[in-house]
Amino acid sequence: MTKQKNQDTEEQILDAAKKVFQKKGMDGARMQEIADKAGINKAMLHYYYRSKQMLFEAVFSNAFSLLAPELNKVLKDDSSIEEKVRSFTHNYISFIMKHPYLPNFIIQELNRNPNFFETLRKNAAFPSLEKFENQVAYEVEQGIIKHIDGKQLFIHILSLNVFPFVASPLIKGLLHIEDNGFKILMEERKTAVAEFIIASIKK
Amino acid sequence: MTKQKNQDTEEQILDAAKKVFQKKGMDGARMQEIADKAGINKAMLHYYYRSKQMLFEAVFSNAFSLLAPELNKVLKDDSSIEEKVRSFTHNYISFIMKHPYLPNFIIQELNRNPNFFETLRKNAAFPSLEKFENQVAYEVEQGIIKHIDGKQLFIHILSLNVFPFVASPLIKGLLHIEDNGFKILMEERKTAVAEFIIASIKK
DNA sequence: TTACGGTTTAACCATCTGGTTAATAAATAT
DNA sequence: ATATTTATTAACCAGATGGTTAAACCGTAA
Repeated sequence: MTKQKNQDTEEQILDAAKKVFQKKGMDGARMQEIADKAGINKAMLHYYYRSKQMLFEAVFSNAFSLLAPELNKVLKDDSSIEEKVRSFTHNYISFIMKHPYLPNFIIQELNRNPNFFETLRKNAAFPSLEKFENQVAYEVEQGIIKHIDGKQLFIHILSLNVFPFVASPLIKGLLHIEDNGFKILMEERKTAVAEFIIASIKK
Repeated sequence: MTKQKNQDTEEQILDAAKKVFQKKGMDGARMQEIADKAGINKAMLHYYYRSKQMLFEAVFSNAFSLLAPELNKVLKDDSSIEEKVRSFTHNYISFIMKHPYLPNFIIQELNRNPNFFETLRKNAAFPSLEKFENQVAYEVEQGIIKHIDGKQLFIHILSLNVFPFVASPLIKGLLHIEDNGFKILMEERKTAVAEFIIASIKK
């Protein structure tokens, strides 16, 4: 379809592979479908990426390096916990609304093959929780926020922001809403989630 | 392996199918693997369940009817919102720790084929949010809890309770913990999540 | 123009996989 | 005991799928 000229073929393949892998996962994806979507011959996939596994890993690493910086923003900058919760919630939900398949893709494939994490750890900018945990402990000590474990707070934040997108068909089904209703709810959550968290932890 | 005698063959198949489907999903599961795990001939799978699709649906409906009652407890009984949050959080996390593959299985397969929900709606005891939303509105009005939308509160509760299990490899990886550390965290969450929610909404 | 390298394609291959079948074994009924 | 129905198996099949290959294509340097 979108057939351009020559050596960006490699990129066209990656683009098509992203779409197919992120929607269908490793097991559900078909090399032929990727080739068709890229508008090239299937042999090209192997010419540039050797195997399905390696093409998949290229897509996966790429996806993770897209998400990691979003996480690092919360974990590494110098703003207060409250500010971090607000900015992360807003930015992250905005980000995911643009890439709705990403979180589910990563979670699913990490479930399929948990030791993918080793591959990722080597990858640049792997998120570290240390600073965040220290900061939580500090603000607790200073009486800025209520007593809470940094790890648990981190899980809370991640859950509230990510889960609705991972489970969107379930949410839509249980709440009897369509794509548009879902979008509105998520739009609300950009601030509602932060307010909810802060109301709970602020002294 | 566990080879008993005669007509519970059908159940042996379902047991094996549960294990394989819930761990690997529809696309990743293999009929041969299910047969091997049940210790019977592959043709038996088709003899009792016709096709992979129908065997899968049997497993899927079964899984959902295991989870639905847990949800209905929160949605339908007459206790206060606060009590509901406490009991649901405790019961649900306990329940999932016994069936760790369930939530991810359901979410994943609902993503693969969103109109599975239609099949489920017909199924008994499909959870309805109506009562819960009314109760939230009522308690808000009575000044028992702060102003909050019932739908959003429901998403909060579900997210905080379910997400860690769906994303366990991600959580383990980011927090640098192993199975045991994870288990401890989840044990804590049986009360910590409820406290967190209540601290946020209680007036 | 020709020779050469990388690029692209159609055809092909081996294997895997869901599903079927024909024959056999085991119950059950007569 | 014998007929009949039900359960089980080994062997097989067709189509899908990841991957390979040999030949053609195409830009470019000599």
